[in-house]
Amino acid sequence: MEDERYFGFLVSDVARLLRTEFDRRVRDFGLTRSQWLALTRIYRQPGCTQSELAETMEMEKGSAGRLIDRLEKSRFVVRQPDKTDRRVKRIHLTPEAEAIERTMRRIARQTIHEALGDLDEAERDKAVEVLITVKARLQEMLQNSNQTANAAERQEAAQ
Amino acid sequence: MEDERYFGFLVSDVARLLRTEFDRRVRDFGLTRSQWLALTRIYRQPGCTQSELAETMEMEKGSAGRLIDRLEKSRFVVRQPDKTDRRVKRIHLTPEAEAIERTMRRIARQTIHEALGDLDEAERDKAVEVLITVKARLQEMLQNSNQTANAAERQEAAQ
DNA sequence: GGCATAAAGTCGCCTAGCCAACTAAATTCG
DNA sequence: CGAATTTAGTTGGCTAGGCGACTTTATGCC
Repeated sequence: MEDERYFGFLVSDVARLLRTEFDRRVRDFGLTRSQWLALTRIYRQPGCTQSELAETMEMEKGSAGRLIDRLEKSRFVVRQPDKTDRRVKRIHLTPEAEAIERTMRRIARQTIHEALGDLDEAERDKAVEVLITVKARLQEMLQNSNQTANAAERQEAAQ
Repeated sequence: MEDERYFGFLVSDVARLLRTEFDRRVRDFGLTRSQWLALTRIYRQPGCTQSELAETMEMEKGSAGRLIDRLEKSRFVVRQPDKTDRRVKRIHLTPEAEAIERTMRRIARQTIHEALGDLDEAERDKAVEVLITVKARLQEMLQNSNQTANAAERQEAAQ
């Protein structure tokens, strides 16, 4: 049981350390890890909408919007209005961003590579399996708590 | 190689989802996950200094200071001046905080328990092993980049 | 003893992210 | 068709955390 809690601590610690180390390495390029993650997603899905980006990054629309604000201010990204739906804005990388994206990818690969060190490949794959499972369960749990929240809201609205 | 990057993504995702789900569950108690983590540390090390807390939580002094600000404002914690060293402030839990700490611990255990689900115990332990190894390596890497930063600073100062 | 250096906290500024409230546009349905 | 609902995006308020500059106090060394 104690080990279960320990698992939670560990995941948080590793994630934070990874982010900090990566941030340090790419600071000179004027990009943070989150921004770079967004760029890779836009790279793979050019012209996506903000909501689509929020969806694939599994974050709130608001957070995604502000991330795009910063990327746009640094001229890595442009918002283009959709032709048929006047609500949506489509996101495209600038040429500079595409070049930098490749560099970031290399640094990320290198950072993780060093962090994993001489770890046995089979062991790593086992851990990845576990993380995938846990992630799926957490997504389910969050969806449930959203649903119950929405249900409660509807309940209220009906009164 | 692609899998290595995947590992990084996964750890970040799981950490974020875990934090979000836990935050939702404890919101009614007026505590966030970080605040609760701080409380458990202070519980285990009553009267610790802010720097010690920052150290054990592996974060910057500034971040720890502000965390304590919020905890103090919510009356979960008090700062007491040290008798011999007028620079240091020692942190103590209030009685309310001690009671709440136990509740939070139960919720954390339950959250992780659900997130891990029917995961095989041996598998989980394997993953924990891997995470411990990676965490240690990352700590080493960060220490190195701090040292090189400090060295560069000293170099500059010497000129 | 006196001065340089180190340590403890604080503060300002930044990114990231959640949540909730809001506007505007599109869609659905009676 | 028109009202109700849903969807896209924005904004404000919050916590969390990094980084760097700064003040105050201790400590170490000549």
